[in-house]
Amino acid sequence: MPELPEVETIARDLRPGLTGARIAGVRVHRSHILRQTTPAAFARALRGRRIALVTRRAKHLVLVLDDDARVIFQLRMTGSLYVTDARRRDPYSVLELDLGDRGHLVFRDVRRLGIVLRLTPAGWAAYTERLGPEPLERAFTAAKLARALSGRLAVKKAIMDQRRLAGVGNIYANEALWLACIDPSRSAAGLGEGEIAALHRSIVGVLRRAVRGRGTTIRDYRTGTGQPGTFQGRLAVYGRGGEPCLRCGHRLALTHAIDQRATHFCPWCQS
DNA sequence: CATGACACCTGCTCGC
DNA sequence: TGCGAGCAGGTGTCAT
Repeated sequence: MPELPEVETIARDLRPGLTGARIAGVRVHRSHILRQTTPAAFARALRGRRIALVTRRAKHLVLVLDDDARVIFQLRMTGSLYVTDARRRDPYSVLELDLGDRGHLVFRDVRRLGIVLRLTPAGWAAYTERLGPEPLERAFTAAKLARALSGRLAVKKAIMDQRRLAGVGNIYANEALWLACIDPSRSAAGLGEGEIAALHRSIVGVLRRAVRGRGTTIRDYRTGTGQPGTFQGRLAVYGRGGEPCLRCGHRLALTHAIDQRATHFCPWCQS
């Protein structure tokens, strides 16, 4: 569920409480969230380490530990993270880090699609290299976006492909394409220079505004402080199929023709 | 290498 | 009210 703005919000919320905290214990409630390691080995590697940095890459939350290992949380569809000192166990908790007097970091995941990884510096280098550029960094220019837009696949698929561009998921892909007046099914390589520039502005703009709004809560997403985001109230197309386009008044369309995912768009002004 | 189908999971909503 | 079908913000794997 969470895309870049949601994970960025969680990272910002958790940063003050987690930075400098010592991991006193690790509880893995659902071992399937680990890949290629056992709960015991994972716990052993983390116990006693201090959290040096709380950051984000693409849609993934990253804890940098004091031994330079990184712990990656992939929230996927329904994952969330929060710190609590409550004794009561969250029924959907899949993993918890005991941070002593700083409380417990809880990874909650109803659908249990999320995963947690521990990466060495070399593992991290390979991991981050597979991901595309960060759209909110200064270095992300229209020229960088142009490089992501090769091939005959639909432009919506291209901007959601994490190897081409990091952090954009279904909601913000729909929003950005509407803002840029581009038909989501257009071929990625077929966009003109002006269209690429408009799409670049739209992606950066909508992600920035969504971060400012602390993310979009449709259903499960919660910020790092457990609250819903506010950006759902400012979506122009996502979830509005059948309603009038805010720009031209024509009826918005909903299709699942692109990669079986809900695509909301205005057939009139996105052509 | 690009592409599409499918798997991974649970819960909610809708139509009958 | 009950029940099955369809749908959901993501990502990795496998066959073609």
